[in-house]
This record gives sequence, C-alpha cells and structure tokens, in this order.
Amino acid sequence: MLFDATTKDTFLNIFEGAPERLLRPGEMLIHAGSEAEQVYNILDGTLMVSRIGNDGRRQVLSFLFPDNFIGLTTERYFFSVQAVTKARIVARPRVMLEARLSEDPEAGRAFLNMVYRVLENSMDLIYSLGQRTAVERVAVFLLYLRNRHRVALDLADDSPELKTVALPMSRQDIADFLGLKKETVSRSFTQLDDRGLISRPDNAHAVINDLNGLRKLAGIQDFSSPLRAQV
Amino acid sequence: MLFDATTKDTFLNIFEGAPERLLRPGEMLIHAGSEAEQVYNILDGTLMVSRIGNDGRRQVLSFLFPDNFIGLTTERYFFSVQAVTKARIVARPRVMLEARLSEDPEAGRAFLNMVYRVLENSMDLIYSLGQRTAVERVAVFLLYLRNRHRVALDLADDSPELKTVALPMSRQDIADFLGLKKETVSRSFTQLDDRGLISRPDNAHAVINDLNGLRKLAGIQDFSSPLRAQV
DNA sequence: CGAGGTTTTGAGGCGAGTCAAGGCGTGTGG
DNA sequence: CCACACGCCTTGACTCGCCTCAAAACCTCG
Repeated sequence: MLFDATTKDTFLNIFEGAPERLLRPGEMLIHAGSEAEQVYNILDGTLMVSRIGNDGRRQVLSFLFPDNFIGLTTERYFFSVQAVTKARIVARPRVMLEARLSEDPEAGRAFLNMVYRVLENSMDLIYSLGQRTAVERVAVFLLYLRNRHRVALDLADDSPELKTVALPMSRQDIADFLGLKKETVSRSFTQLDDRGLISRPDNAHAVINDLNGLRKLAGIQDFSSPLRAQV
Repeated sequence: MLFDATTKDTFLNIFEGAPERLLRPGEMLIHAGSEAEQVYNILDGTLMVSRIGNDGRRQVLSFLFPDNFIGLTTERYFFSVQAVTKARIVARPRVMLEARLSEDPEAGRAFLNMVYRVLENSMDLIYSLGQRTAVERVAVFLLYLRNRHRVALDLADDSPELKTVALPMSRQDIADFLGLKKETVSRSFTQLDDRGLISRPDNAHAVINDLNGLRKLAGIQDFSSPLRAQV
C-alpha cells in the first residue's frame, strides 16, 4: 500500500483542473534517477513502483491505484514508476505542491499522514519479505489488494463486493513484489486453492472463500498493534 | 538507515535543553501499539526498531545511532524501539514537534526530507530482502553501517577511520534485520573473510580490506540512480 | 484457427534452515 | 590471578523450501 493517499487528503486539491495524461500498459512514467519536477495523482488504472539492480534483478516496491499520489522524494526519483494497465493520471509541478504544503499547515499535516501510511506499508512489506514463507506472502498479498479495494471504495469489511479481488498485474510482477519466482507464486496460488481458501475463476481474479483462514495464515492481527485490526 | 536525521536538521532544535533519559542494553523504549505522545532524539548509543509477529517471528526494521530521530508516526507507534547498547536520549512531547513544524515551513521541509531519507532506506532494505543472497545482504549491511558512521562523523569516503566498522548488535539482531538465521549470518561473515574482503579482530568489529570488492558484491551503484553514488 | 505469450505443473538441484556440538570471550568467585 | 561457568558465536551434518530448467496447458488476439 505504498504511496497511497486515501480519504481524499486535503493537499490533493492541487490536482483540481490539472492536465491529464494517458498511459498505455507497460509505459514508463518515471525513470529512477530522473529529476522530480512533476508530481502525479492517479485517476484510473494500476501502476507499479520498482527498483532495478544493474544485474537486472527487479524489486517491485508497491502497486498504485486510483487516488494514490506519486512524488515522494526531493530533487530526484530513486525509483521507477510504470503503468501496469491502461491508466489516467494528472500532473502538477512539484513546486506547486511545495507551495501548498508550506502555506497551509493543514495540507502539510495531511501530506505527512499520507507519508506515514506509506512508511507503515513499507514496513509490512519488509516483514513479509524477511519473515514469511511463500504461501504466507501470497496470502497477505491478496488481503492487501482486498484492503486497497476496500478503502478506495470506502466499503465495509464484510461487503460482498470484496469477495473477488482483481489481479491486473502478471505473475512475474507479483513475484518481483514478493521476492519470489513466478513459478513459486503460481504454486502458492494453487496451494491456497487446494486448501479451499480461494478459488480462481481466471488468471486475473481470485475469489476469497475463507477470509478468516487467509487471515490466520497471513498472521494478520500481528504486531501486537490495535491499529492493524484488519487488513 | 531508517529514521535518521543527518546534517543536524533544523527541526532538531526542539530537543535543545530537553530532559535526558538513560537506557540499559535491551531496555524497551517504545512498545508497538502504544500512544505516540513523545518523540525522541538519540545522543549516544545504538537502538533498534522492530516488529514482532504474534508467533514470535521478529523483523528488525532499522538500527538507530546518535542524532537519529524517533517518532515517525501519528497517534500510535506501529513498531517497537529497544536499546541495543547503553544509550542516552532526549525526549519532547510530540505536540511540541507538531507546533514547530506548522509554524516554521523551513523546519517542515527539513523534517520531510528526513522522512524521505527514511523511506529511501526502507526501499534499500526491501530490495535486499527481496533480491539479494545471504552473503550479499551481509555485505550491504557492512557498507550500510560504514555509511552511517561516515555521515554521523561527517568524514570523507576514503577516511581511514572507516576501515573498521563496529558491530554493537548481536548476530541474532543482524539475522532478524536481514531476514536470515544467525548461523547463516555467521557463515556469511566467514565467507567474506575467506574471500579476503574483510577481517574480524573480534566479534564486535569488522575490518574492510577490500572496499571495492565489497561494493561490487553488494551491487551498490545500482538502481541506475546518480543519487546513490556510494554507500 | 493458429501463433505467441503467459501460467501451470513436473523433476531435480541448491542455498539457506535446522539441530547439535564445539570454541571462544567475558565475568565471577575462589 | 586463575578456574570455571555462561552466553554467544562458529562450524558441521543433514533437511527442506524455493529455485531452475523444461514441458504442457491455457489465453488472447490477429
């Protein structure tokens, strides 16, 4: 859930009336190392934040969805951003954001809260990569997507709309996010299916049959933190 | 390098004249889930940020050193902080920080920059955990400590003081940081030693004999980003 | 309907984990 | 000042989970 900005944060109003841009699937929006002159907000579609080593290894840092903010850096981007699906975004010069943040303490606070959420999510990912097994990682991944969907549409936790989670990204993308190989991701899905926790109508969707079972497997309600009541 | 605040950031002046507190090795400063009423700055010693699953698995998120800031959250802490060595810290109410940040845009900017550095470092860790092998992780870990030392003392990259890096934390702590088991950490150190990259005068120190070799192994100068010229 | 790409499944290998023993360093008490 | 005990680190032998390489199944789209 890196880089998100839920509940229509105040600072997002800088994007009102901003110029739109369309991205085709796979199109690069930001190359790591480039100057961070623009910041963006997503209107529609799924994007992907990643970092690529010079030997070709790729780590996906986050998936981005509508209303997510892109631009968490100063000067230069230290990550790349790429469209997963066809996407629609709006752009503003970074200076406009900065002006807004320093003139309005309320916007500054909202922005900082958004950054804290990003940080917390990156810690969740660190925990997954460092401590969880392959199946567990895939289980939390599904819950993570479910939760993204939930907050984006502002739904109740038991809303029937959340039974199905969309998987717009490839197995390779998921693998690079979870620190696994695509074959292992595939096998883990199969295993969750065999255990009766999910079913798969097609490659781009997973249906959650046993939410509590998934949560138990994922070890959610962890971290002895009342904050993270559910994911 | 999570949670650091190098180059004496402006906002740190809230800690001038703040009450000191001493921590014994192993002492808890923050329990995950507790209210974030205070923020801290480290004067002396090494601390450790971690998250613990309810099955006992522990992920160390970051090590903290003098001048590092502690308190990146709103409301409640979603991580624990614990002393590694004997440590001296100063504390201020979080509201004092918030007042400072909203009244002085310059402090706000400095604070945000610090948070961006923390984010960038957590991405480095994510890359390590997701993509690197055991020896590679240990190699970057040594370079990471070296760099912490370098910025803390404001030394040149080739300063002879940086030949030796201190390892105040246990092998278990390192293992939980790098997503490995302590035996694997130990074997990786041995391997770096055998390859002639480092030598180990004692358990709490490593001497870097071949900096370029270590960097090459770590795949630093990665991410096609001019920013990260060296670590 | 066929071609190319993606996903799944299978067989075998390897890197890191597990379990266990031995070494080393530190601190304490004789 | 030495002896011993305790905790931590290292090393060894073996296991297992994920990776690698390869083939088959499935989708998508011309």
